[in-house]
Amino acid sequence: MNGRQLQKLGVPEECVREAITAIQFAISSGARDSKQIKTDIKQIVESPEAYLADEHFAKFAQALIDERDFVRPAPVAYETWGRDGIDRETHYQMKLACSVPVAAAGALMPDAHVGYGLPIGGVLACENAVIPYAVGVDIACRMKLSVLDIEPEAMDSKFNLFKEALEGGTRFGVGGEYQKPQAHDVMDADWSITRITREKKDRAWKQLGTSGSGNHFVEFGLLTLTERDDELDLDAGEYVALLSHSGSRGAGAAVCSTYSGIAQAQLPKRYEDLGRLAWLELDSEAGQEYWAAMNLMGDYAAANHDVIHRQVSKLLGSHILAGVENHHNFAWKETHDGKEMIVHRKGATPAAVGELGVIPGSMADPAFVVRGKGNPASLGSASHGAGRQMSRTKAREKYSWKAVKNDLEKKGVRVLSAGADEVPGAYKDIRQVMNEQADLVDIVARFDPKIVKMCDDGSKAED
DNA sequence: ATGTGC
Repeated sequence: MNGRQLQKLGVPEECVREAITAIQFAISSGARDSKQIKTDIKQIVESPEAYLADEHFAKFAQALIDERDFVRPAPVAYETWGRDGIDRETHYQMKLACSVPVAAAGALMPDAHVGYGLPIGGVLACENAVIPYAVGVDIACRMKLSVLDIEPEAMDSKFNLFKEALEGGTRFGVGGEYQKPQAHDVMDADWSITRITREKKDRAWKQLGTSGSGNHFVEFGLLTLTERDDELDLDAGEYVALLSHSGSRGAGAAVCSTYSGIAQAQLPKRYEDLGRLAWLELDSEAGQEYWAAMNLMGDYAAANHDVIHRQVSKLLGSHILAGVENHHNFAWKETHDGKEMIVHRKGATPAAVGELGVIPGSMADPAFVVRGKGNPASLGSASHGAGRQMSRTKAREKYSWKAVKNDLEKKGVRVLSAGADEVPGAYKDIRQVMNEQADLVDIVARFDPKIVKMCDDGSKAED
């Protein structure tokens, strides 16, 4: 009897495997006749309790009872920051994420919007499980800010030098890579920990020191501290800083899709609507592999920024005085409420007590260096930016890039290249977002973008 | 956000 025939008799899809095993056992041991088995199955489906002690059908009967009595757990509650700015679809998606059976706690940051699986701006803690799409496609997408030993006035008086440093020290775009790979210790790490990292190593090496497309950028700006910060060892004042936003490029995306694919294939039938929220038990083989690969992608993305800052600051002929960096697409083992959990932050900045991070606005608006307050309700997290208020498609329709570029120049922001979908108007107001998360982070310094480089989508104004 | 396959 095949699976379809069994389902016709009322066997739920989830129990077909147990049914087949039991039937084979019962027939081969001579206890049942293959002609009568249909009647037997019907009876077991009708009253499985009567078969709990049956030599052949006990396991099948138990599976039927488990399936009949299954109740999906209620979603875990989550707190939301900046409630007014977050749409219904985002909440729907967050609730679904919080109903994953391994979910233990969650929070929604004020820049949250719909993403694959978990919303971007979503924080999700799981017990002994990791969800590749709750980390995100761009594993270890992150920020790095370096304070440089050069006078702020030089951004105007030596504009061409800054421009050439950005143009020469960066590379953008999907598939963007260097012909001659850059040197970095991260390429001495063991990339054979998983098949996918082994296969992607050479490509990753060529992509070391590159930025992707979309919202990735490398920019110079003016960093302002209103008071001295001992940890950064910077006095109050104005500094030139280099700020970059990039991640783990093609290698990270391949790790995400590989392990989310494995997780989705293992998803129990009754959870199939969870799709990209598919999880891996951390102590399973695939879970261990993902965890190792994710951490390697973390080191790789950090190295990626290192190379960018090394190249750009060298071309500029300046040195790095201080720095701040943080992942905002990653998962960590942390203890919350006395329990060890896997905390996924997808488009969310870690903000434990005293922890430094960078939260960018848009190319026309400031980024902020922040220090975490360790708010337990956000699982020690904050937003990773201002958040989109307009889709990329809508932004391209609504804004003329030429007009935006002129407007930006009036505000003192020079854009070397960017896409029309990244116009500042497509983003929420970062100052409001910072106000909404005043209980999550303190502001340490403000960074105003001055010379911006992003991926060119071809719609750039030529004049 | 990325890169491949259609």
